[in-house]
Amino acid sequence: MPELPEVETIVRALAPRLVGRRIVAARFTSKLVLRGRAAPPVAGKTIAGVSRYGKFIVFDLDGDGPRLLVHLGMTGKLLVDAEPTPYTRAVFRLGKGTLLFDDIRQFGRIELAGALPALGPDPLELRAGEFSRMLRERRGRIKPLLLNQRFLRGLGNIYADEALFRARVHPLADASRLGKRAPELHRAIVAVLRAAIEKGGSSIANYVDAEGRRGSFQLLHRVYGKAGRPCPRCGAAIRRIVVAQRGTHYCPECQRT
DNA sequence: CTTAATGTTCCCCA
DNA sequence: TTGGGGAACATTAA
Repeated sequence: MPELPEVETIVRALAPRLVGRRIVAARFTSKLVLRGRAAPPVAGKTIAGVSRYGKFIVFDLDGDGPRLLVHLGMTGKLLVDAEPTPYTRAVFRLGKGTLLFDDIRQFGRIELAGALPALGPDPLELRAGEFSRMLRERRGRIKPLLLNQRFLRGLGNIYADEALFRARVHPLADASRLGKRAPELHRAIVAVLRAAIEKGGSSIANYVDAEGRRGSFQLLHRVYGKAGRPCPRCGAAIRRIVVAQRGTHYCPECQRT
């Protein structure tokens, strides 16, 4: 469910409701969320901050200790003051209210970490020149690279396709040979992410924010999920191929390798 | 029954 | 060492 805009939307909803609140007790109702690790001892800690790191939601806890990292995987949700469901995998009882982690497919995970994982820069904090330089020293195709979190943190399948369309770059184009389209791709990435955040993210099937609200950016998708429909720019049929095992949508006329 | 789904990781091969 | 391809993980919906 969650790429950068969705996670950002969730964090913005969580922060004002959780910062300063104490975790009275934590219960993990599926071992899969913990990925084989012990349950993080967070009871008694106060939430000092909530932020986003790529697609991770980061909870700063009081003291200087490790932080709680939540990755939503494909269908994870963090919900404030919601009723448990059959897919509730963790429950944080707070001084006032509760925080639930729901996850149908259970690709999500929760862990206590002393350090953040080593990921690439956040696209919203990156300058075009730096992005172009990063591309030049890479081999391979652009789409898998945009999905690689160690290259850039936060982009996922929807926004990679949408940004490539806006920059007129074919998903199989050589990353190192975009030339002047490299800064254009950077601009497209930033524009699409900002627009999506403004709309509260894209709700395709599962995504809702911490208060259960759906986003509306899916209404503005130009190629993602539009196979066979006319390109909004030139009218050619949008094509769907598989790249890096992900459905990849693009206009065969507008987007060049 | 088959396919695809907003993600990541691991393994094998070149 | 890097990148590509495929499988795996777990579950639902079309």
